[in-house]
Amino acid sequence: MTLSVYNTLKRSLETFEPVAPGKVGIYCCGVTVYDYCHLGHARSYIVWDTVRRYLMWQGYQVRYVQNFTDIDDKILNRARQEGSSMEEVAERYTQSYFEDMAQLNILAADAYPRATHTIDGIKRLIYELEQKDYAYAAAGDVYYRVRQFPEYGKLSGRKLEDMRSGASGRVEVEDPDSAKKQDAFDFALWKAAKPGEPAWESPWGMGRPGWHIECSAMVRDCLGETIDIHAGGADLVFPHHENEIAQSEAVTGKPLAKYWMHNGFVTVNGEKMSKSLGNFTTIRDLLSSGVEPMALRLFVLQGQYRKPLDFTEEAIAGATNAWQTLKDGLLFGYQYGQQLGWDVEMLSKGAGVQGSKGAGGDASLSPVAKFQEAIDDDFNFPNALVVLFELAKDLRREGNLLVHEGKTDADAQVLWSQWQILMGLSGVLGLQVSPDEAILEETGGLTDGEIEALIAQRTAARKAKDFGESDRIRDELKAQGITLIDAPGGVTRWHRN
RNA sequence: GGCGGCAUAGCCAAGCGGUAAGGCAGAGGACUGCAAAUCCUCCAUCCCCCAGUUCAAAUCUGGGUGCCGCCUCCA
Repeated sequence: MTLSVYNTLKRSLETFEPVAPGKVGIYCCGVTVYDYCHLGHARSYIVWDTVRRYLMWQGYQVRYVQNFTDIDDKILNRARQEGSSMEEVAERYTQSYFEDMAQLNILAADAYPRATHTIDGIKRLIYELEQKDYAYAAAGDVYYRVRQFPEYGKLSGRKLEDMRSGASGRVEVEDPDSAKKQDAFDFALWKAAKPGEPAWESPWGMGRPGWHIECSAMVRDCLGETIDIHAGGADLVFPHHENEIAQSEAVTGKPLAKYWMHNGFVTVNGEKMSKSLGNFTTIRDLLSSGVEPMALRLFVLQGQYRKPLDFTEEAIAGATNAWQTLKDGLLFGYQYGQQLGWDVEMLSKGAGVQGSKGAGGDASLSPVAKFQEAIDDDFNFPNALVVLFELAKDLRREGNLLVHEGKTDADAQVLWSQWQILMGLSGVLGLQVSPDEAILEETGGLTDGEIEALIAQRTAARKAKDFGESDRIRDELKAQGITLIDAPGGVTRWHRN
């Protein structure tokens, strides 16, 4: 089986073949650290984290780099508003980023370059662009000469002429730098220092980098001249990624990235969620409202990564319930393994799922093969989830039979291997459950004996048709987190919730 | 104005020419004193509309309609 990915650059599906066999370099455009992350960020980083996990599972040696933009007007504005410094603001939201992502079970990147730590690389790049006539200095600023790069527009599929007319129905914003630019399309590589703002020395005077140049510099520093996958939100296609290409490729003469991948937006009631529209929900707000992190992760993965994902109360509630189903399957082994006679060795062996090409010799596809087939098709996570649900529902059913009937006819060995596959595949998607959740909560100090005694009382009451007393005892136990199951034959089973 | 994307049940969503996956919600049945839980079963004659190609189309072509995004900071 081969992995095919949608390449924005080619506007089509391509077979994935890394530049160097067995190794994959991924650069993912990170956040500008001036506020808490919202659901749009959550989607983006969940998607790319899952892409990364899948590639790792497939045996690739993956190097994943994601930047922090920590010098920017928005950060400066924020600092000014609250009377602190750019560093302080950036540090705070960088930390909050790490906290939020950890909640969502997103793996740490191999490197987290920051703009302010990449000044040398940035200056070197600008210098080279200037040497090659792709850049020019103007009153302390340095601009990229867009018309010097004939391929400009190849990523976003637009032509300069088409953009010229532009802005119908949109307010023509006065560009304060237009006087310095030789052409309206030129963009800033370096900005002259303004009073009171952080600035670095450079051949063009004190100043700071423009936005796009940092990524070009970081990619070169951390991953080399041509990387395998450059990822980010769809809104970055133009101008950000287009400009990165113009900068990097003008200098190196080589493709900046082999595959350009972009995730679709999160919308709210059909409208794009964004900071500028103010209709965003932060990750921490959502999670503190009681939504489980993995339910959010599942919600994201249930949508094809390139399509819009509409966030609604109903949708997140559905995902929460769906996660409960998956969780029941994932907890199966922890809850019933002992009862099924799984021995310690079986449990500790774990990880029964390797990146195999489907061990099942059957004519029908094995779950693992089916899972791979789905994801190999441009990371079709929604289809891959089908496999997980089928396994989880099956296990949940067996678990329920064990609780309600005290036994199951299924083969313990088979259940074990199903559970292993579910655990393994679920882990590939980063959907993980803590075994702690399987540890049943202590129930208000009631011992098993006390519970049995109450049940005996209730059974007597029921026999005497004293249903008032019978229901009272049931409610009392329920309040303690104990559910009664009246099975046929007058037998009452119970379990702690 | 330019460029691009999407339209499948109440909701999310797969499908890539061969007769509609999966999840959520819902319905019925079994069980029960009543519940809860559980188990079993059901749940799109049809894929925005209209033409066309084809033995065969949700899937291809043409034309509509609607929604969305990018062209300004933005995941």
